[in-house]
Amino acid sequence: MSCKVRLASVCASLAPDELALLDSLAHPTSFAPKETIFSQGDTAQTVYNITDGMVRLYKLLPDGRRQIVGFAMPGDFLGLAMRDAFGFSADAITPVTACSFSRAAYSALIDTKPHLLRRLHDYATHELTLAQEQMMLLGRRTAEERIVCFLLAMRERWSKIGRDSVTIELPMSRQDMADFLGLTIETVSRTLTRLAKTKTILIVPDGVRLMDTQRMANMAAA
Amino acid sequence: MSCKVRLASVCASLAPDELALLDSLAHPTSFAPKETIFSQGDTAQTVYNITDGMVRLYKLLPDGRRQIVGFAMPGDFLGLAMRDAFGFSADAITPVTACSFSRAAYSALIDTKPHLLRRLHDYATHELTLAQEQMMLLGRRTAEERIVCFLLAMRERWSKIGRDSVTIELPMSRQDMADFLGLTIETVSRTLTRLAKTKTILIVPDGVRLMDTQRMANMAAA
DNA sequence: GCTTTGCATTGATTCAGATCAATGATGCGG
DNA sequence: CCGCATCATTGATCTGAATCAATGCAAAGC
Repeated sequence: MSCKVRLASVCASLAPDELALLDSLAHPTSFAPKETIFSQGDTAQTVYNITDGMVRLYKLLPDGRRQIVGFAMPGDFLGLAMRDAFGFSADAITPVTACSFSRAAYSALIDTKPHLLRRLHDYATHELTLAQEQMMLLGRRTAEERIVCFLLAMRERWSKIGRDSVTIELPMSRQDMADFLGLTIETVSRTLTRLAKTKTILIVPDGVRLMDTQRMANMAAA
Repeated sequence: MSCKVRLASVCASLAPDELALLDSLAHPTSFAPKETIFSQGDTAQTVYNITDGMVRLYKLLPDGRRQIVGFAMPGDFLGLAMRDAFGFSADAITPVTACSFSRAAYSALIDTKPHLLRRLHDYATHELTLAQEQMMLLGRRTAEERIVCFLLAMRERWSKIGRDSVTIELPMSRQDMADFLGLTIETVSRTLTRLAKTKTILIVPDGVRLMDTQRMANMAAA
């Protein structure tokens, strides 16, 4: 199994024999853009570790309102946050490759490898911290602050997996950003345009270049 | 140690010898209303299991905006969602009693008791699911839906710890509700008044009585 | 008993962001 | 290269909730 993110993900702390064991259980899988990986309410038979591409995780209300609860990137796990059924839907934004594990095998493995469970617990705990940050953003921040925080957070995440750059790839659509930030597509577009007009960012195809990270950091703090 | 919530909390699944071990590590602690339990950024030396009362967990922005990320009730754990420093502040709303554990002892214990770690992991995962529900609420729901969802969720939580009733205790202030729901105190007050005028709820001292749970469930779903 | 203090409620007005409505880009299939 | 589809941008208008501003109301202190 070739895994580009082994050093950054849960796997990083595993011993060689544990890695080999994990390898033997993993099924390489791939998904085309817009392909559904799983849907809210599905029985959770599989756990995924994303190795390449980007995935949107979202919840829907019966009337069609959508909230994106996260974007999964290389190194991220899907399928932890549920016992029997998935609490959200997931689909590929870009072409995605992942290691998939049967839930039964995954469950049996963590029962015998406390070390791995500890890593997964730390990972879940980190996800919870991010979720609380997102509550602060959705409940109390202005549209401009949301956009700026989002861009800085995306830079942080790319950098964690070894793609540090002032040019931030944003493979998701404006609608996806809006549904993640609790805004409309028009507000996202207008706010990005305004940030570009003030030379804070430069809008490029499929992303933005951060031109004034100092100002952005100030906006995110206050 | 007397613990009113032993059957509902993480402790419920422990063997007698494990419980005894936990008992030997626990320090009973109590806090007066408005007393700070810990603050965002503090070094996390202690883990708490709430046994009675209610705690607000919140994050502050430098300019004073506040987001309550959760209310902790009997059976809830505090201090999981961080590695070294607390990511949020906590203070008592009512008089609170808790079992406190030193972080070192807690950490050592879970390293030797995979069974306990598994329970804590399931707990963290449940918290994450609640956090995602809250993102949907904060990002996409109207003020009225937020209030209705909040009341139904509080009923659910009271019922889980054996206090099932259509009269919901709400020990927190209107400001606390507002800061949890991403609203202002005025909007919370007006919305509750409107729900009372339509005979959906009845406002009583320190709580509300649910008069039309069917209508409320419809509001929360759509 | 009266005043203070700290919520909670209610009303009037404002405003950030939503909604409604075109108009541009970009890219793909034939 | 053209026609169509999808997505993004921009402008005009509207509105739900915020803000501003009293007023109510009950417990605490004197």
